[in-house]
Amino acid sequence: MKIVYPIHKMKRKVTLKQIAKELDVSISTVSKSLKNSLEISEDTRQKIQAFAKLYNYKPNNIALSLKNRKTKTICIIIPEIIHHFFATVISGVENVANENGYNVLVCLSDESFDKEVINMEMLANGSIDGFIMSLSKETQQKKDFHHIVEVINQGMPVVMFDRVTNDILCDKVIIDDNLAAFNATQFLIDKGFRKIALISTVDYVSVGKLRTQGYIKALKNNDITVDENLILKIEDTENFEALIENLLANNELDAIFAVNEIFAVTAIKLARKLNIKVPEELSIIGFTDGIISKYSTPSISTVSQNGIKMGGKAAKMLIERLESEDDEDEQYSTEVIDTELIERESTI
Amino acid sequence: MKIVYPIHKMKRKVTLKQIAKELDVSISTVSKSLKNSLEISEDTRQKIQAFAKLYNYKPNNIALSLKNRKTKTICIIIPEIIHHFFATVISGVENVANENGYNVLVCLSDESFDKEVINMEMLANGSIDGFIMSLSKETQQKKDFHHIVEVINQGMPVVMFDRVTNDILCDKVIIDDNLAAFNATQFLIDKGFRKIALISTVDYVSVGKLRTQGYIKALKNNDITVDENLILKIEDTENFEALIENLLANNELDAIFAVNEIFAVTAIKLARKLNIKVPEELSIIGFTDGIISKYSTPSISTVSQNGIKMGGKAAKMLIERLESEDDEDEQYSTEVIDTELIERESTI
DNA sequence: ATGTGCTTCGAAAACGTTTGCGTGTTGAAA
DNA sequence: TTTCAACACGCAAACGTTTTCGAAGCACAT
Repeated sequence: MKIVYPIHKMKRKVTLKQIAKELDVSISTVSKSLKNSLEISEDTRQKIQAFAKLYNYKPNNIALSLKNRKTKTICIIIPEIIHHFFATVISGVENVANENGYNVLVCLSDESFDKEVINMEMLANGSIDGFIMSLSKETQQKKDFHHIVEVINQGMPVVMFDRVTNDILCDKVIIDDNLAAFNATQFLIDKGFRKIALISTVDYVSVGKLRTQGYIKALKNNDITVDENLILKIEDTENFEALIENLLANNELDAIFAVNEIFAVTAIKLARKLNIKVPEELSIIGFTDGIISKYSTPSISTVSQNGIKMGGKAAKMLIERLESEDDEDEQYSTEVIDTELIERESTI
Repeated sequence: MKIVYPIHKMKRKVTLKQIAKELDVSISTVSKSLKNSLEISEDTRQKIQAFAKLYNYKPNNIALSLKNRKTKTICIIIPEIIHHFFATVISGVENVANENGYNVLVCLSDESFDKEVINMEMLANGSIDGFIMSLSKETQQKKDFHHIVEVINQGMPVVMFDRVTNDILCDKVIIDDNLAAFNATQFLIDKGFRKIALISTVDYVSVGKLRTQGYIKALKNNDITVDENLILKIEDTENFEALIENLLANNELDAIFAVNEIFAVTAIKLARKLNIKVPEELSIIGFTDGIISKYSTPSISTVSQNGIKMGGKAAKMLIERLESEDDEDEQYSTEVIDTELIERESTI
C-alpha cells in the first residue's frame, strides 16, 4: 500500500487577522484588498492578494453567515429517504440549490411528528434560511401544524410539497393527485374494464385520500357502481400481502389501480402466484415512476410523478422568496406539476 | 379552504441583547441567568428566565458555531442519491448523527470530479465539522485526490466509505468486496455450475475491480478456467442491454454473477426474452440488497451490503474523531462491514 | 477606620467578517 | 507658504454568543 500524499504538518485555516498581523496592516485593509476595493493602493492590494493566495485564504462561512444573517443553506424535511420518490425530489432540490449557491441540509422525520418538530425547532434558530418539506404521516394524522406556523411567523419561508395541508398558508408544489388518479382509472375504463380494484393507503395520508377520490369519481362518471370490497386501504405497518391476495382470489378483477409502486408490484407477484396472467387477464397501473416499475417484469404502467421537477420547482420558489427584497408580498402560490401516464407491459 | 392559523404579525427571533435592554440588565447577566449560573441571584434569574420563555428565546446557532468553532454539522458527499444503496447510507448517517446532536448536509457529486472538488472547497471553510464521502467515478478514474488531502491537512476529519482509495490515509468503512464476490461465486460453484458469467463495471470503479478479482479467484480456486468471453465490463453510459443479450445468446451459461441490481434484473429480463428459465436453467446472483432485488420476479439472490450499518458506522467514526479531545492520535482505522448472501428465487 | 469575604452584576474580549467614517499623508494649486 | 483635494489606510461597530475578570456593594470581624 503506497501512500501518495504524505501528511504535511497541519496548516490550519488562515484568517484575515493573521494575514493582517503578518503583513503589518489592519484587518480592514486586508479585507478590502481581497475585495479589490479601490480604497487600497495597487501595491498593497497585490501584495496582500499574493500572500492570501499563497496561504490559500478563504473567508469563513460561519462568520459571513453571522454578519449577513443568511446561511445560504436550505433544509429539506422528508418522511423517508429510502423511498425513491423522495430521493428524486432531493436530487431536484440539490440541482437548483447548487446553481444558486445554496447548500442542502437533509432531515428525515421518519414519519414521526416529534422528529419533525425537533428538527424544525432546532434549525429555525439561524442555521438555515428556509424549509422545503413534506409532512410526516403522524403529523397529517394529528393535524398539528403549530411548529410550521411558528417558523413561518418568525419570517422564515416554508415550501411544502407532495404531502401538504390546506391548514397552512405557504408556497406549495404538488401534483393533482385527484386528477391523476381519475385519468389512470379512466384509462382502464376506456380499455373496457369495469371491475377495477383500488389499492390505496389509509385516508389520513393526504395523497392517498385524493387518489381514492379520483378513482371513485372516474367510476361514477362512467356509471360504474363503487364496490367497497374492491377498495383496499392499507396501513403501512400491517402485512398487506394477505389482503391483496384475498382481493385477487375472491374477485374476478379486470384491473387494479395501486397508489404506489410497492402495492402494484406486490399485486403482480401475487397474481402470478394465483396463476392470473398480467396483463392478459389483469391489467395493473401503479403510481410514482420509480425504479421498481421500470425493472419489474412485466414492467409496470404507472402515473409518473416527476420528483426531480417537483424538487426543482420547490427550491426555485423558496430561493426566489429568500432573495426577493420586499418580503412583504404575501402572495403564496401553489404550483401543480404535470403527471404523465406511462404505458408499459402491465396493461393491455 | 379554511385557514386555521391566522398570520400573526411577525415576531422576529429575540436576542440576548433585546432581553437585556428590555429588562435593563447587561447581556452577560441574561446569558448567565439562562444558563442557571449561580453568579446571578435567584430573583433576577427567575425574572429573566420567565421573560425569555415568554418570548421564546432560543440561542442563535450561527453565533454559537462561530464562538465554539464547531457547527455540529457533518457533510456526506455521494455520487448519486437515486441509487438505493446510497440512500440507505444517508439514512444510517442521519440516525447516528441525530442521536449525537449533529445535522447532515447532503452533497451530490453526480459522479463528477469538479462537483466533488467544488463542494469540498466550499464547505471546508467553517461550514461543517467533517466529511463522509464515497468517491465519484471520475475522481477514481483521474486518481486526483488533492482536494481531499487538503481538507485533511487543514485538520478536518474525513471518513470514506464504499468507494475508497488506498492513496489517502483516513478512516474508512467498506465491505470486503473481494471476499463477498468470492463467496457469491463459490456459492454458485458449489451448486455444480461451471459456466459462470460475470457482469461487472469498468475497472476504475474500485468496487467493480475488487468484485471482479473475487470472482476470478473463486474460479481459479476450483480449477475453472477463466473465460474472458464470459466477463462483461460495462460502462454506465453505454447501452448495456445488447451486451448482456449477446452474452446470454452466445453462451450456454449455468449462472451469472452481477455486481449490481440493475445488471442482475436486466439479465433476468433478457433471459426471459430468450426463453431461458430462471432459476431452472440459469441462476443469477446480484449485489446490493436493494428494492429491486426484493420485488423482482423472481426475486433476486444477492450479496447484501448493509447501507444503514455502513452509514451508521461512518458517522460514528467521524463523530468520535470530532469529539476526541486529543486530536493527535493519528491512528486511522478501516472498518469492514459484514456482507451476507441472501438466497431468494433467482438461484436454484 | 481598616481589612476580609461574599454576593451580584457588568465590561470586555473573543470567534471572523464587512463597511462607514475618520484621519494622516501627500501633492498640487492658490 | 498656506489650503485643499485626493489618496491610502485604520478604527470601530455590527452580527449573537460565552466567559473571564474585575468591581461595587454590603456584612462582619479586627
